[in-house]
Amino acid sequence: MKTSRLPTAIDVAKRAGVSRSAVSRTFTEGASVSPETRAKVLAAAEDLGYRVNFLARGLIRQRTELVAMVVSDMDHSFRARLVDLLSRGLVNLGYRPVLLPWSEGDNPGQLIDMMLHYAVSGTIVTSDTPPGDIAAQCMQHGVPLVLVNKAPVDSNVARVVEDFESAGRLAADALAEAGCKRVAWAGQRRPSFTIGSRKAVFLDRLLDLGLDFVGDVTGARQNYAGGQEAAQAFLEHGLQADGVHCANDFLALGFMDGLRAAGVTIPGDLAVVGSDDIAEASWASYDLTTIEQRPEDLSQATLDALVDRIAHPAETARIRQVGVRLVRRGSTGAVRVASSSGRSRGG
Amino acid sequence: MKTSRLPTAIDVAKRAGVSRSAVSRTFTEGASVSPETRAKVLAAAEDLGYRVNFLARGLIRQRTELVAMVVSDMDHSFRARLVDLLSRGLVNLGYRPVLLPWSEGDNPGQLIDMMLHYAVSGTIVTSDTPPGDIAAQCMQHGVPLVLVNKAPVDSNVARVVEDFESAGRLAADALAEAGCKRVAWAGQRRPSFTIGSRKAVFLDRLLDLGLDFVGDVTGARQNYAGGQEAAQAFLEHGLQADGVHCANDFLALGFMDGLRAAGVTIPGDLAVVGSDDIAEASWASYDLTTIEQRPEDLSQATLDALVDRIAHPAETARIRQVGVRLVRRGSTGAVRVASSSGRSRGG
DNA sequence: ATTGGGCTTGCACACGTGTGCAACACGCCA
DNA sequence: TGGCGTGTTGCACACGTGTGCAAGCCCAAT
Repeated sequence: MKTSRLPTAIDVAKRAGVSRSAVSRTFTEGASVSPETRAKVLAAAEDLGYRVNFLARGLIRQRTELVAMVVSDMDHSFRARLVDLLSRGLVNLGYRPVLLPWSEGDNPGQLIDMMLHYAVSGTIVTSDTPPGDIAAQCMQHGVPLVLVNKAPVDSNVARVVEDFESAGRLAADALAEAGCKRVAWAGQRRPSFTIGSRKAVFLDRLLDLGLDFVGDVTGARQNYAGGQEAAQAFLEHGLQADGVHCANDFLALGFMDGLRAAGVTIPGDLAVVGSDDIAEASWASYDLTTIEQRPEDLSQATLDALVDRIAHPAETARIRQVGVRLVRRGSTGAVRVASSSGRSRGG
Repeated sequence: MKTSRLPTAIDVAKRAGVSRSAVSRTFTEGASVSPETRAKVLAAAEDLGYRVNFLARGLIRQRTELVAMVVSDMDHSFRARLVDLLSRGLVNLGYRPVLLPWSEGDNPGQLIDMMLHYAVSGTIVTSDTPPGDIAAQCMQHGVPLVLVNKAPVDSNVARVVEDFESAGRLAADALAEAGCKRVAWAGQRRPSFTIGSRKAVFLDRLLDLGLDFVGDVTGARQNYAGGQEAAQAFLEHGLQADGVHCANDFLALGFMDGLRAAGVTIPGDLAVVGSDDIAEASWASYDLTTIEQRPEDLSQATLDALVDRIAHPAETARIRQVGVRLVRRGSTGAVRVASSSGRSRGG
């Protein structure tokens, strides 16, 4: 039972007693074959274990069912979950996701190279920083593209973005509701597009609500370590704040741990509001109030956008907004609910 | 600047004033081309923006540079990190990882279908449960396969496994070192291969060390919620244990939170040892002693195995073992070190 | 009985590349 | 000068499929 060449359409045709065209048409969506021929072909194919060679098909059609998925920071659990959902969704649609990890400093050329090498059906970009002029390149070569949570580009490109207006507003409201008067913001020194937009709305809303903004505290990156750095800065600057909005949940958790190590109690001394609602935010040790961004919704909107883009490449691209929701938990003094029925996400 | 057909080798040949074969050979590793011809071809290719069509190449060579990556439970941060490292490594080797999410109950047929549809160079399986008879199928069709942390199969298949002997031993040693006398095990009802093996060694080692084993406490899955369920079971059974080894870190964290909510102090009343050393284990609120399994090592061993398998498909497959290490932290009463220089992983 | 239309079928070309084979050029040695 | 070996080149076939085109079939309507 060693490796022998795979059966081709010719083998199937021979066995079924029909022409090769009939085989091809049987496996082609919407082609014209009589039910009898179709049945004969399917039976023969089943017998031989025939599978269409997608390379040959792709060569002819100038398109494969591969989709490029450009991703960075996959060790962020929100991103990992999004990649998981996107890949599941793509497979269900009949596409095959090719995972292209990308970090700032990598060569963006290899991304467009891959897309053209394999004639992908489309591309999804979820990386934190946009890889070079990928939008222009995709447009030039007719590769449908969807950007997730990225800044606008001049090209005609489909985008999916968080409803950052609601996010910023809800964060400010949550702190106001917790009775805060003097508020700070914690995040990364160079905020990404989404977080920058959200912050701007947040600051505006603070004004509207009559709360004082006392300043930023930052870390190098928006992760747990960055949160600890921000906590350090918070303590060193002696910031007189009674509420903090953190750029994302990971950073918020590091921030909380950093403050607690110095004896600060949450929400006693300080209310904290995060963003994303990752699984860890609901853990009993943190019980973090946060702005939920459902990765399921983000994923679905992205898939919708991609399918739409593939079907109608010529039309002008839409922007899809994905809703957010405030999740009240202990870090703003909300009443704790029994947490044993917590989320099942997160390992 | 609308989408026009990509330049082919013929276009390049015409422009360079050589034959199409010369173009093909220029882009083929180890083919015979004179330096002058090569230079002319490369210049012309650069001018036209020529890229080899990998579909046509794959059709001829019966092989593409795609590698199937079968993954489940990507929302487990250890798995996500592994996928990240593997995909980076594959891309650096010139391969392109196709992400195939797989859950128990999915149709395993679609996996082997994909591999044959696209003539992949190889397959890596990292899913929790092995998808059907994928090993036999890959072997039959000559697809190089590497299994990561999976049970042996009868086919001749390369495997990468954690050094579970050391892992089980180190966990027992750590509890003994913490002064424990009566020890329990917390995990999932149906442990996976690695965890089952590790547990067996762990129990043996307890005997050798003269410690009492007082029983299992379990949750439905090995995640945070599963850990909380295990904690509930622990409390309800009134287990008189002073040390617990948890199947993995996520479960350990849920277990700790579940016990703490009931007033149990760690490590005062109970020492806890996890497994994996995910980023969250080092967080100040948990400070979990654990058995580190470096995803970098696991990834590298897997890539080595795959490359080896592709180069020498006929030889009998090796089993590669990846070392583990005990990381002493607060949950077993180790002295805390300043944690501000913590790991930068995890978002 | 004839005509027309709709569905099915087979032929043959096209997709873009790798590579065996023979031909050829060139330099070296006898 | 002739022969030989080494390195390069072009021709032509092969990889496995999709699909336009024309021919064929069957049935209903006139």
